[in-house]
Amino acid sequence: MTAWVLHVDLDQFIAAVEVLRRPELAGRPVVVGGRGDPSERGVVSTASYEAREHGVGSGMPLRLAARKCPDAVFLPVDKDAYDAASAEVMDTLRALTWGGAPVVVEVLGWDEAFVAASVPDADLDPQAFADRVREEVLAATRLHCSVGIGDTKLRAKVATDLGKPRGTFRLTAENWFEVMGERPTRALWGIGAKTEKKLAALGIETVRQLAESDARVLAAELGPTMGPWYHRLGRGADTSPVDATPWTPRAHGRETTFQEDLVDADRIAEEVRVLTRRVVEDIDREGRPAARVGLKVRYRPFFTVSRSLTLPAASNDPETLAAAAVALLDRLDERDRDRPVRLLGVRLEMVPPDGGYAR
DNA sequence: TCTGGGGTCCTAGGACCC
DNA sequence: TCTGGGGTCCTAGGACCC
Repeated sequence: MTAWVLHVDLDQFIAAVEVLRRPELAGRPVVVGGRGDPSERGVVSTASYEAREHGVGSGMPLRLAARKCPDAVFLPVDKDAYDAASAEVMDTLRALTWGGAPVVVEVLGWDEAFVAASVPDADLDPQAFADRVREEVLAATRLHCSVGIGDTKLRAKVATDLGKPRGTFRLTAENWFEVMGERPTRALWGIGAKTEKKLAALGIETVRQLAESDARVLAAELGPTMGPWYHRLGRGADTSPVDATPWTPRAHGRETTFQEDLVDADRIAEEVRVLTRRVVEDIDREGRPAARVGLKVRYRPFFTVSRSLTLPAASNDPETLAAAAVALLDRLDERDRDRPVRLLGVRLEMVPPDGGYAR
């Protein structure tokens, strides 16, 4: 008996939400990112399929996107709108039943979730249910999604990409190697550009090679936890259950990229205080004080340093926390002190909900 | 072309304690 | 005089994901 897992992923979610409330944009290239001004520093959050045809993709600088697709409509990121649309989608999923019982829904982000049956599924038809999921989400939210069907969460997640857009795909132990075996390791969930390169240096280029590699070598080269985990990824193996437990944030942070680099020390300290106060508002909503304070400073693209400290006592006092964050500026290396600052970030790690913060 | 902003988890090395 | 070995905590940084 297979325990089926479905992975639901909205198609071009952010762009689709924007088009829904501005129907005149349907069929046009739409790019959502930053403040919606392609002359500013910022990157693309999501591009509509029409914009993707011009080579515009997520993570691309807005300025480059504007060059590639001058006719695109540029819109600012509107977090509240996506929060609301996401809640509608997740409510729709939670209202589904399968095999006569409510489903289990594990939310992964704004636009994706795992869904599983809560009853033994010997006779359940995952394809029919996946079709129903797509219909119900579309009917309730007017948003299209793709659904991956798997016998593990990992396989379901990877399958979704193969079903996009507006489709479904099934990956199980049976067809895993047939479908994935010759694909690059990068196609796996959890292997990015860096790890792909490290694996290639070990002679491991494909999913099949990863699956057939020596787990002890991976452990030695990539770490005692990550090595064996990559080995399991190669086989699509994953025993973790779909878990509906609401997510509890560990930390909150705010960062800002300045349109013009900052050079004045007083101004930098003031921006750190402003960011800290905003994060304090976020952790106040969680109702837990901060245990650690982190500061991130980017001087130029991809030259970033960080400093952090554990507070002598947990605190949610804005002035205490702002002072701690500003004090971290003094711990920066001497040679970095006068560099123009491009980005500042402040992060507050919260005391765990069970209060297990001993110090 | 020139790289956001929100997060999570892992690792390595040092400090410190017994 | 020189220094084991286990354990925990802290810090900085890396990698990844959406």
